[in-house]
Amino acid sequence: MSLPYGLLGLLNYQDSTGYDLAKIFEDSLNNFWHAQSAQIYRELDRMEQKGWVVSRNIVQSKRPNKRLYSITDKGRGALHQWLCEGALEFERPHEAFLMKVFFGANAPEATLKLLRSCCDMCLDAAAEYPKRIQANIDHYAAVIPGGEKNSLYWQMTLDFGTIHTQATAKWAQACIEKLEKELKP
Amino acid sequence: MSLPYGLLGLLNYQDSTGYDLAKIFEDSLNNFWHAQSAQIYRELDRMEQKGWVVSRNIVQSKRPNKRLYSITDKGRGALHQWLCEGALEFERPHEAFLMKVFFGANAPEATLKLLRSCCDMCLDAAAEYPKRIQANIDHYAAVIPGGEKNSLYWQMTLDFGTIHTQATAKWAQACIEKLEKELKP
DNA sequence: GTTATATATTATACTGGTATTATATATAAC
DNA sequence: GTTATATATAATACCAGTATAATATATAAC
Repeated sequence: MSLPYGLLGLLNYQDSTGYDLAKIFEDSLNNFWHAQSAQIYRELDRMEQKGWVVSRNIVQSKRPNKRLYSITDKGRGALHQWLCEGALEFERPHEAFLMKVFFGANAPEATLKLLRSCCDMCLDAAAEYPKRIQANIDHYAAVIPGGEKNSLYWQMTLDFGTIHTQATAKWAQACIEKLEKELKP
Repeated sequence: MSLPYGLLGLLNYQDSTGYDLAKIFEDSLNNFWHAQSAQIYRELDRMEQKGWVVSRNIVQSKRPNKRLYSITDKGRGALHQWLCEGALEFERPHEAFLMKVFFGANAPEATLKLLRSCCDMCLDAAAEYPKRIQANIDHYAAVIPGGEKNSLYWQMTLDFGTIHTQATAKWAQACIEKLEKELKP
């Protein structure tokens, strides 16, 4: 379970509300770990019960009141331990579209269409995402206290996404060629 | 939800018990979609309620009795519709280790270690997995009725895993070099 | 002789992710 | 003037995935 550590990591940059965290997540971690705002609020509750964060209510006049969370020493300890401990384990891939490819022999034309659309989407994404995400990295590097020294690491996660998207496009292209050869000989 | 379609796809090859399906899953689909046997039995129940499959009890003397499932016409229809319909959607990546990389500035040495271990594991996997999986593909292509015409598609899913594992190794290597440059100047 | 593995299914309980909705107000866009 | 968007949080309910264990027997390995 990485969500609480993601939240700890963000709170370690600066105090934030659940709303703030949901927005930052959307701009950054979301590229490799999705979290709904409802999930974030639920998790913040749990983290406060564990003593990893504390919160205080902030009364506002022109906006709804908000609850500002701060990381505690205990939370910083948990974050550091998580970062330093434990063997690397990969998530099992869960690729719904590979399930369709696997059974593609039942519908070769549909599979070809699927692969073409996969290729197109990946090429688009590989051209667009990095720009947008790079902009986010530069933004947060400037905005967050001590942000500059993080951008090297943020960049790595961006690169990961980019090369995998490119690899998928290349793979789909190769599959398309093989399939086309099979289908009209 | 791809699990029921995965099961339909396998039952479309041949009648099977939940136990059979769990084993075949382990050897094949498992590379991109994991399913526990408990989940498979639960799903088969639901599919029978929907009329996608029918089952009959087979009494055995030297083994526990078993329940053999067969796909119905309705099930074949559902499989075909799933294969042909719908826009391509990628799963959101869920990479716990990228979460650690993202917050790596808090523990640069640990991150370096993580990346090294990532690189090693991927190189090992890229060397070993394809052999084992290729053996499975050849096995099932021979064993399953009409298996030969499927192996092209099965191969594609194997290739997908292989190129992504290689891409990850290459990425990790590049990250390691950047980090080493940063850490001992 | 004992242990591990293979066969075959089922039950239970938990947790994380998702979907949806409700509330309330200020500002910007049309 | 109305609609959409941004701010800010919370409640509810469902479903899928995970962990674990129970049951029962046959064979292979040590």
